[in-house]
Amino acid sequence: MVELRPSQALKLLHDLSFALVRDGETDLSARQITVLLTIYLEPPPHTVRGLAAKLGVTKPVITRALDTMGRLGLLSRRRDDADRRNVVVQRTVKGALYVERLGDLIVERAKELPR
Amino acid sequence: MVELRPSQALKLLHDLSFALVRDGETDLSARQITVLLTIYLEPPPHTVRGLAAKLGVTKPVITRALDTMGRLGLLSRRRDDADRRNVVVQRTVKGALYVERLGDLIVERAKELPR
DNA sequence: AGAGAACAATACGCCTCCGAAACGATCTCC
DNA sequence: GGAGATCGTTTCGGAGGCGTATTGTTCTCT
Repeated sequence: MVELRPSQALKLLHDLSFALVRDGETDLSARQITVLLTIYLEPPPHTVRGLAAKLGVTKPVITRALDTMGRLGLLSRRRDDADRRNVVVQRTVKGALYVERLGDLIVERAKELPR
Repeated sequence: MVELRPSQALKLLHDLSFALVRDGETDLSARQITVLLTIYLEPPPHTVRGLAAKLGVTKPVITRALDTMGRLGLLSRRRDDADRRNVVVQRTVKGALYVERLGDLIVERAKELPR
């Protein structure tokens, strides 16, 4: 439970998106960020099918998101040996660092919010 | 000053982007959200030139963002009568409601975060 | 073993966005 | 009044995302 007023919430969102745009190296969409955070916050394993169902989008959306973020090194894919139809999404060091940095960014911005 | 742990911050971002993706009606990019919140949170007047400089992007990016969000009714444009080269961005009722709803969404999600 | 289901990836046509450059309108200043 | 600066928009070629439909591979079940 975190107490937050609407004006603080909006300023926080503004500051965050502003920081992402300014230092804009990665340029991830809302969908991609959701996929990334789901993978790094929720317990594995994560499959394409499961992610698609969880987010309420089609499978190609997940495949493409994994393509893009895989290219950026934020995650990787591996065939499931138990059932070789499945693809298991794996975390990477680079992805973990990116997510960590993102969390710190929000914490910092939250600290500087007016009372 | 709002206290927030990194894990809480990440869960908040996850829940927010998840909600935006699930109810995905508008589908605004990070840049568009930044423009929208700048207009609604910072004191007017807002010009294309000023917004571009503030966000560190080129002017066409602002023009296109205003096109898209104008089409959605989230804001409107008006020629500046004092200097007719300038375009002044104006807030709309629909835009104000959208921003307000966004703030409430974050506050709600923040409330439900684990201690 | 063979038919059908399940899974991820790909093909296709469409749409939006991007940065750089060019453009038209308007103002400034001598 | 006229040259040059300033402002927002448009154009151009290119890149990437979207949803639907299809494909190739692998598993399941009798």
